[in-house]
Formats: sequence, structure tokens, C-alpha cells
Amino acid sequence: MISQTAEYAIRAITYLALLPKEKVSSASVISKSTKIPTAYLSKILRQLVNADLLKAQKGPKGGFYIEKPLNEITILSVVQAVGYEMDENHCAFGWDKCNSVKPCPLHNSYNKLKASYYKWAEGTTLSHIKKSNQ
Amino acid sequence: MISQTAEYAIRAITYLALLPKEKVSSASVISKSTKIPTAYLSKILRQLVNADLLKAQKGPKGGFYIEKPLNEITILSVVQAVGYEMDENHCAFGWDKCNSVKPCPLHNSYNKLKASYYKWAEGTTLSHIKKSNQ
DNA sequence: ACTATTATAGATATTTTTATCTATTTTTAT
DNA sequence: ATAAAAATAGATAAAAATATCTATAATAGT
Repeated sequence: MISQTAEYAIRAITYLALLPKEKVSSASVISKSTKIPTAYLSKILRQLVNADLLKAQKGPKGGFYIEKPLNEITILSVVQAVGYEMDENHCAFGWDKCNSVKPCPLHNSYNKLKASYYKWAEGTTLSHIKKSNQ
Repeated sequence: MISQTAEYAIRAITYLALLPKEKVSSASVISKSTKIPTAYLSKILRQLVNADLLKAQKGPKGGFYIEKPLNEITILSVVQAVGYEMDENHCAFGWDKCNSVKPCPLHNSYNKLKASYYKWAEGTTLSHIKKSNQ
């Protein structure tokens, strides 16, 4: 449903979101708390930094933290930051040209699933997640 | 969202569902029509046969066909036949024990996505797909 | 009976994803 | 200045998913 890597990204940024605002956590602390392999987590965190979802601070007492308002960070943006956006033009039936004008036999059914995924991924923010946990 | 293998399975069985009732197609014909690699498709078809979603007929003029009523074949049953049922107890936040009584911070959000997936996968049958294509 | 055609089974190969390792850079605190 | 703690970068390794290959079994038609 959601790749391991994307799940790790969501898990890690959720962990940071639940801390007090702008509190810094090192990769190794996040790793221990979230059970994400340390080295792999570091790569994921870097991708989140590159996507401007997190800030990084090098050196002792450094680590990662969230600067942005939590309601601006959607699940979709996190998933896309680690490279798992779905190919909008992918045809589940294998057609080269498949669109709403000339839809493949699976087009309409798949669109329903896609729509509910996007509704969820764009509609769910770290702010929602935090609110439902306090 | 849905693994390549599961998509192939859905694609292949949809192809058969759109043919006249109980019409037989060989793996190589299905492969050409659906752009699924032949040998890989054969394995997938066998899994669908093992799950009693398809029938197989060996020998010349043999192949695969659907015997069951199309409204009894859900997308979920196809996906499960090729081994991609999701782990119901998997916790996206990495907790060992995560459930509705003691939910992890992601529990409720993920449940919404899971629910819409199951609603779609259990609610969509080959009958629906065929009807929307005639 | 024989031949050709098809599914089946299992082994092997390739590709992608996930994970680890090593070295380097930055920065805080002494 | 130096040492320690952290991120960063890039190379490598392991595991899983995807794909192919080879041989065998079943069956229809001749």
C-alpha cells in the first residue's frame, strides 16, 4: 500500500511532530524511538530536509527538527519527498494511451481507489495527526 | 499502491472476464493482449487457478477461463490469491502492540486509508468492471 | 500411437528496494 | 586549537520482487 521507505518517512516526521515545537532530535535517537534502521533513516531524513520538510543541524546537540507549521505538511508531501509519488499516467490495464476520453476497462475502478488515496494523503497533515494524539 | 504482480493478476483476470463466458485463452494470448511477460504471467495464472478463481485446461486448444459467476470474484480475492493481502496487525508507527484500545499515533489516520482500500477491494467485482465496459 | 500444443514445476537470473559501511564535513564545547 | 558529536556523501551489501529458462506432464487432433 505504502512502501517501507515512505512509511519510515511518515513515522520519523510524525515522531518529530509529536515533540515540542522545533525540538531537535538526532538520527540515532529517532532511530531508537521509531525502530527504523539508523543508517537508512539518515538517508530518509536527508531527503526530507532536501524537500524542506525538516531542518538539520550539524554538530553536537544537533539533529533534525520541524520548522514549518504542521498543517502545511501533508502525508502526500512526505511520501513524495522520498520519491514515491504515483505515476498519474500509469494504466493498470497496460494501455499506452489510457485516459478519461478513451479509458481502459480498469480505468474507472482504479480511479476510485486513486481518488480516495489522494483525498487521504493530501487531506491528512501532521497537524491532524498531532491533534488526534493529545 | 498495488504491487506489479497484483496488478498483473487483476489485469489478466479482467481480460478473461471481458471475453464471452467460459471462453478459453492461452497464457501466450493473454500475455500478448495484456503486455504481461509470458513466463511470469503463467505463474500468476497458476496462483489464480490454485485459488479457484480460474480454471485451466491443458493441451491443444487449452488455456484459462473463468467458470465462477463474475460477481463472486472481488479485486481483494485476486490480490490475496497472489499473496498480497496486507498484514492487518502491521503498525505503521512500529509498535509491537498497536490496536484500537491502545492505538499508535498513526493508527487512526492509517485506518481511514485501510478502510477505503478494503471498501474498494471488497466492493469491486469483475461483474462491476464488465458492466462498466459494455 | 504420434505429434503438437498447452499448462505446470522448479531452477536460475535480473532488477529494485532496503539496509549497511566507511569516510568526510560541520559545529559545539572545552 | 582540539575533541567529540552530529549530519552528509558515496560505496557496498543483502533481501525481496520481478522476470526468464529448462524440463516435464497432460491432452486434443491426426
